[in-house]
Amino acid sequence: MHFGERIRELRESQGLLQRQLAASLEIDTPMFSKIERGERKAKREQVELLASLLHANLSDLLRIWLADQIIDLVKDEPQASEALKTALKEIKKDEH
Amino acid sequence: MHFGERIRELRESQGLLQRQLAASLEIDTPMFSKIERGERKAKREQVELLASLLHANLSDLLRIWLADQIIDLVKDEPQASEALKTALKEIKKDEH
DNA sequence: TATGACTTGTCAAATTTAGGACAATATAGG
DNA sequence: CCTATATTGTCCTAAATTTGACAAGTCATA
Repeated sequence: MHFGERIRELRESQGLLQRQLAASLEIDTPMFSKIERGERKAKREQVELLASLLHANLSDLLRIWLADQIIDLVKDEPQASEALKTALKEIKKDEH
Repeated sequence: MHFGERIRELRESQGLLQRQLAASLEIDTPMFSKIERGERKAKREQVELLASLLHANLSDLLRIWLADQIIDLVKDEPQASEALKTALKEIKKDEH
């Protein structure tokens, strides 16, 4: 489940058009279409706006959105999984 | 264990000076110092060079180096851990 | 075939950031 | 002290990335 897919689900389940949400985000429909298809990344502030417009849980959307960024960062690396595990351990260490 | 720390360990265990490695990487010592202290990120090609110069395992260095990038990406996000887990699941899915 | 919804491709502007140079400062050994 | 090593701080700019606008396309359906 990528961020864009989730947005599309929410949008369609609420009978909204890309054009309407695009207007709320002050971008054009092609751009919105690209965000839904994962061709472009949404900005953090757009995630916040979308959560609000779609009555969705912000933390949850942010988690998916951030995961997309991470995947984008490591996607071409053979060590991707291992690096993620390493990073996770470090993060957890810091949380204590 | 951050990338820079690991480099420093390797460098000192081999009795090398920052100045020497910096010259091999064609950067100045302040820059090298910053990389060791994690104030600057090394480039991928520098990681490769360092692995070679320090007779270290490249995959292992890349893993640590990539983990640093990931941490840098998520460090300010409350959802960091959860996003990492989500990303990890996605990556593993792709690997099948 | 006309319309509305969405997609695709390309371009340029704008912003960010990486990466490095350099000067000044600290620190430790001889 | 001197000297060599390493650190710190500031500035610069080349390059990469991001972001958005637009034109033109597809597709479904009335």
